Amino acid sequence: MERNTRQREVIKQVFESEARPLNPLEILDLAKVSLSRVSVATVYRAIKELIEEKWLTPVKISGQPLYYERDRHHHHHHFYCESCCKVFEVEGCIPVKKLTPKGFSLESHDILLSGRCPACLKQ
Amino acid sequence: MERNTRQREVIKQVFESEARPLNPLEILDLAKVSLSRVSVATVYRAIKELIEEKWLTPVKISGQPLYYERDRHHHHHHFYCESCCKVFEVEGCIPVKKLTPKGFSLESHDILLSGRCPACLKQ
DNA sequence: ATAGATGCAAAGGGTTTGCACTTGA
DNA sequence: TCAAGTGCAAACCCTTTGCATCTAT
Repeated sequence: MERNTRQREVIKQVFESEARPLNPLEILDLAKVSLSRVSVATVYRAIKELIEEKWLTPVKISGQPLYYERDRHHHHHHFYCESCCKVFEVEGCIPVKKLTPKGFSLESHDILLSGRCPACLKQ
Repeated sequence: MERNTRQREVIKQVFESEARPLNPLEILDLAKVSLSRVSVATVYRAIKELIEEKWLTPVKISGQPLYYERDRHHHHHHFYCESCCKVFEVEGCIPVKKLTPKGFSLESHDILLSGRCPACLKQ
């Protein structure tokens, strides 16, 4: 990312204003609000470069496309709303080490909570 | 699944003998050992029907294709080997409820441990 | 001016589907 | 026999890539 183009500016704005993990299609749709012409390719290319810059980091949600969020270098987990498919950050963690089976070497872990988000519960 | 075809017999055998979650490609490759002609389509169709019969259940591993395992109706989690990409069952669980943010309704959770399996550690 | 970034469309992977052929009961 | 099941190839969906064009510097 060596140039500040309107497209990348808008893609970054989208992350700042949504403040939650987004998948490529969500990014594209949100970017289109401010930008008449954006292509998927640009979104994917911007994601790739923003990850290299450590501005974004991928969020793996079981059974879903990859989501991306601001890379704030802190350990946390996620909540996936089964109703609107939005992903939210979850603070805190719990020790999972004791679950590791004998003979296996644990390097990392992910905890994904699923259910309904406040907005969907209100409906 | 109204008929017992050689293909489906072999696909079920593969799950019994491997005793771990498998993805469609793994199933196909393992089935080809016993069967000269098997197509991906058959594997996918068999998976779909075995899920309806509750003989299989999907295992969602973030950022990976769907895996499937015998549906034994018991709560457990998984270990993903970053080296060989094999998935293993992990017994036990830990309470995650307290992580749920205020206003959200928790319906389920997944814990994925990642690292190296015994076979890969030996190499 | 010019290398980097974009849009479009084509190409890749993994999964699904249509259709004529095969096969289990 | 004959409908269910299969293989093959085409179709899909999501992601990546090639290339001519555009644009930030």
